[in-house]
Amino acid sequence: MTPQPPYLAIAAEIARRIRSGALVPGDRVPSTRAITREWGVAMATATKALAALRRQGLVRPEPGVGTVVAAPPADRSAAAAHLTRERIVAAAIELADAEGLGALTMRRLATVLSVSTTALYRHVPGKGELVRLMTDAVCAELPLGPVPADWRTGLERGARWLRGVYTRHRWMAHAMAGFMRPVAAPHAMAYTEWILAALRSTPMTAGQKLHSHLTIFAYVQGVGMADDLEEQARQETGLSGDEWMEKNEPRFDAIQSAGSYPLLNALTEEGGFVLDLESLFEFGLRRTLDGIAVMIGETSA
Amino acid sequence: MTPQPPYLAIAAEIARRIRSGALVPGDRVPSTRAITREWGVAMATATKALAALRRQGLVRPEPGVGTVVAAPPADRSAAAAHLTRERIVAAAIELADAEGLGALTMRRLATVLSVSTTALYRHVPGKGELVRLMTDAVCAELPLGPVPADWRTGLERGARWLRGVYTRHRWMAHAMAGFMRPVAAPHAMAYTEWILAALRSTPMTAGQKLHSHLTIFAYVQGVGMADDLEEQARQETGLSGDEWMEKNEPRFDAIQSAGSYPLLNALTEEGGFVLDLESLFEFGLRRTLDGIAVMIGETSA
DNA sequence: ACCTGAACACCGTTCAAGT
DNA sequence: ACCTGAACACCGTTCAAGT
Repeated sequence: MTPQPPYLAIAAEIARRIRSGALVPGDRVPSTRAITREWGVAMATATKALAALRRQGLVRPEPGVGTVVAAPPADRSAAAAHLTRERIVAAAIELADAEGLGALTMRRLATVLSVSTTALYRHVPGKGELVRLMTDAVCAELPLGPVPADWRTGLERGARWLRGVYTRHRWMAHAMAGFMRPVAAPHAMAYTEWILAALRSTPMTAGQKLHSHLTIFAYVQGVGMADDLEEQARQETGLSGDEWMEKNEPRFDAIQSAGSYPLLNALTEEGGFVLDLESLFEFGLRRTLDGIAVMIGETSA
Repeated sequence: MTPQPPYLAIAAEIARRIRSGALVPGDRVPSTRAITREWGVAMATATKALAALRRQGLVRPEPGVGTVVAAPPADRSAAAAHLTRERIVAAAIELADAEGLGALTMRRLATVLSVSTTALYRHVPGKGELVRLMTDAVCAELPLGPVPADWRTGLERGARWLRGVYTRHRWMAHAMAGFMRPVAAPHAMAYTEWILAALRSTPMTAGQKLHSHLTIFAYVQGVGMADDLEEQARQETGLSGDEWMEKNEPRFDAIQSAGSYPLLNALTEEGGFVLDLESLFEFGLRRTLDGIAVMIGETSA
């Protein structure tokens, strides 16, 4: 896919000027204000374009001057000398955090690390395995803490921990989608072990414990994926959720008048009702825990 | 990514023989037995290789003879003549059903339709929009039926309907991940409207109704994505879940002995415990509905 | 031993040229 | 008017050649 959001098109054009030598290191690139004039875009889009260039290491902010063309990266062999699996994984996480899993390509990652694309394959067998390594590294970031005595506190804290991981690294929901079965990722498996420990003192069967864990896991997964996609859309269009709704309003109006969805209309038109994924998360978690409590009540009765 | 599962490598080699003219229309391609001998693979892999070629239209089964090279496709201009958006969407759904969303490329889709890749862009603005059209078409396949009077029956039937859609078209969970906000897909929105109608007679607030709907939606989403990835893995490796576990056992053993996950080990080693996503789905649905029932009890008290 | 350049077999999308 | 071929700017991965 090459959808070419406006901010990327602008960044690409400025990058071309740098590569062509029209702009040399130290030169000022167009300011955000200059970009809004030259391309006729909003300030937010201009800011995004410069941010993208900064992430690529092509420009840097020079205090008191503006954004200038950065010096070419340190020579490659020096960078390659201390290339390690850890450095690769850390850079990949940073890239995915900033621009999503879709922007993580072996080629871009190599550029960020000032290394040839092929050098990565000396430390990592391929992209699939790289994502697995990233996933596990992220699961190791924040400790789960001691296992609470109460099962409900345990499930709740575990779910919030996972949700926290996903808000810090939105791509994680996509990366973990296949983790319902055990995978070769020690820290991700430690999470499952922690949850099972939290359920130790309940009268549930082994199957019920695993199902309870996976029910919550699937739910957090679903919320996380929606979150990731929304953040992506925000980044790519440079629009907030509200602005996006406003822009697509005619489209929705056409559908609504054609199909007539009175209840859905009432919900959105009543106004004031904005879907907040964090509230949704809390709502669904509470319902699920209540449902498990009902089951435990039945089981022990 | 070009992981090249064995069955695809074999299919590619046979396809090359056809293209090179070594095999002409009507010739028999290697039988499954011949493939197992020539490449030293299992019967399942050989079958998959021939199935892949059949899907590509390169070979066809000739009763009483075996699998033979198919005649080259009908001439393109004839096919292009009655190219419509509906035909494109239907072919895309078939392709995604058979090999997953990852195998759906504009180029392959064009080949299947005996049309140039660029002809597709006359009927569909791009791949993103194509997937949206596929999603909506699939939502229209099976009617939801009348809205039940009882809220719980409604939510349950709605969830099972969605789960049914996902089991018939596993890629749908991925395609719908962004559908928590209203999207320009009339039939997908009709589902939300149906759920809201089912909750009409409950004492819930508008927010609680939407949250209840989305809690179940997120959950079905999470289960569906796991399902899709597992099916994908099965297809690509040509192994069943059990065979896969067996193959990766040394890897797990290493992790388990290193990190020690006693509870997880007990669960898998006890044996007999096989995770079935359909049982999981039923379990989690019941818990969530119970939790919502608790809330309704509280609300109306 | 370790890294690189060039190559292979792909992508989605655009656009001038054909019928 | 409608479709195609060639091109552009990408992918992941491999492998012979370099240092």
